Amino acid sequence: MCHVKYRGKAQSSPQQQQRAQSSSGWGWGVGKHQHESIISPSAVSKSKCPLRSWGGNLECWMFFSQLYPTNNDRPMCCAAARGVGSWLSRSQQKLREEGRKPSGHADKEVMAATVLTSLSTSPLVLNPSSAPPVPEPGSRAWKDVLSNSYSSSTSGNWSWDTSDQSVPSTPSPPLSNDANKNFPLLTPGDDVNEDVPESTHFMFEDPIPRKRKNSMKVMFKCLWKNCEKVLSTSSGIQRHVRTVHLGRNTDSDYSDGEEDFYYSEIEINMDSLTEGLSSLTPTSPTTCGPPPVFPPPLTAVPHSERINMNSSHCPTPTLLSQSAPSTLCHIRTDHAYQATAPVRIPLGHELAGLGNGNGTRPGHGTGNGISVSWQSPHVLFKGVLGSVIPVRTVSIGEKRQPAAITHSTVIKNHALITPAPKSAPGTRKPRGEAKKCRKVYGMEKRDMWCTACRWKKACQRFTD
DNA sequence: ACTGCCGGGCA
DNA sequence: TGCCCGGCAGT
Repeated sequence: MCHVKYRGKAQSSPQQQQRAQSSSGWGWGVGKHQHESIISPSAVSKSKCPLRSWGGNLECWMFFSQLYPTNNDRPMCCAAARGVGSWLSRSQQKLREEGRKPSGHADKEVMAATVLTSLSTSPLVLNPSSAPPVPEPGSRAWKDVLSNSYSSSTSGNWSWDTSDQSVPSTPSPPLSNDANKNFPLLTPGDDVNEDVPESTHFMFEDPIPRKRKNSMKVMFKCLWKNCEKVLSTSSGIQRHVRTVHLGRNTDSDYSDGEEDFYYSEIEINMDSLTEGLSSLTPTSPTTCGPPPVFPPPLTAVPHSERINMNSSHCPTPTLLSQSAPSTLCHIRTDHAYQATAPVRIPLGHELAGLGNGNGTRPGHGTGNGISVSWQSPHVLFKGVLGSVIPVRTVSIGEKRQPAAITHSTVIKNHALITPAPKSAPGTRKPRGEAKKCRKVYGMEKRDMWCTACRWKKACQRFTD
């Protein structure tokens, strides 16, 4: 199962971080002391682990250098963690059902679950809007969760180095006295389905139906590639996935929950639909372009993702609908590891990347640095298309969804997001590469320039 | 800072 | 129309 391995002190220099990120495996860390954890690809049931969406071979990187320095950073991690936690919780349950106590690798798996689910259940994520910055306790409590739970139960491979005081404190969620309730631990033997705070219940079970306005219609959309089946019930969509895509027996009630990854819950604002968004149909539920393509099994999308049709969640719907034909807008996702855009973490906030699964540095590339943002009811996502800060870039799912962010998309985003130049763009002639009179003759021989050059016009002698 | 050149003013 | 130059944008 999951081999959680401490691989030594983390890389403090960018070069070291770079080297580390270019290796395989996945890991996480705190502050300057990053710890790597490796999930053995061969040992993990790929068909169950949501991490497969990061590359199928589970070679993905998570570096949480400063845990959740900002609200904006958290959902990525949390979402991923939540997916893992859900999966691991199932694994636990299966172990119990089989009458076995998790131990050894399984124990480490549970530890991983604790780490990840703790991430995912942070109160800030659950309710970031009510989270004024309070120094320190967030990460500390997080570490406490870990140390209290597993510092003594692991075989020395695992540790949290909390001694490093150089890690700057960052805004953290307010933790009430019962903060631990918001950090449900997956400890061996616990029944993950019992006494789970309601706020975290949705992690492990089907989403609790939330109070919605009457105008919000919840539908369930199949995310299997080229399948846009939309059904009104989760059971229906599960049955659809199970029978149509997973090839399982219709009559069998057996379900291991894998169907969850292949559909998403979408909210359709009936008011908006009737007020002029009639072009939006349940089969194309986002206003941001075509639905994301999730080629299974590499791209498993847990069901708790919700694509929100309510345009009020998108601050600039027109712009985003044109510029981000993916899941950038209107998607309220609890499993953002399927997000399509690299996310630039604000400077000073060392949440480094979730790797792209092939061992390359996440986000290394175009340097366009186009900032985008999208909002969910839980959190405002901010990111960058064409990341520019490799170490501080989260590049999630880009390998899995290469079509989501295309070059043309980036161009379009750039044109749409960046302020329009004062003069009309495109009218200006591209700068020629040929040497001009000024270069050839120099200022001293200005009289030898062509007339145009002398007049500061486009050179007529050395044209391109 | 340097370079190319657009847009506009002036005679 | 010829000449010149401010200023923008790319390198």
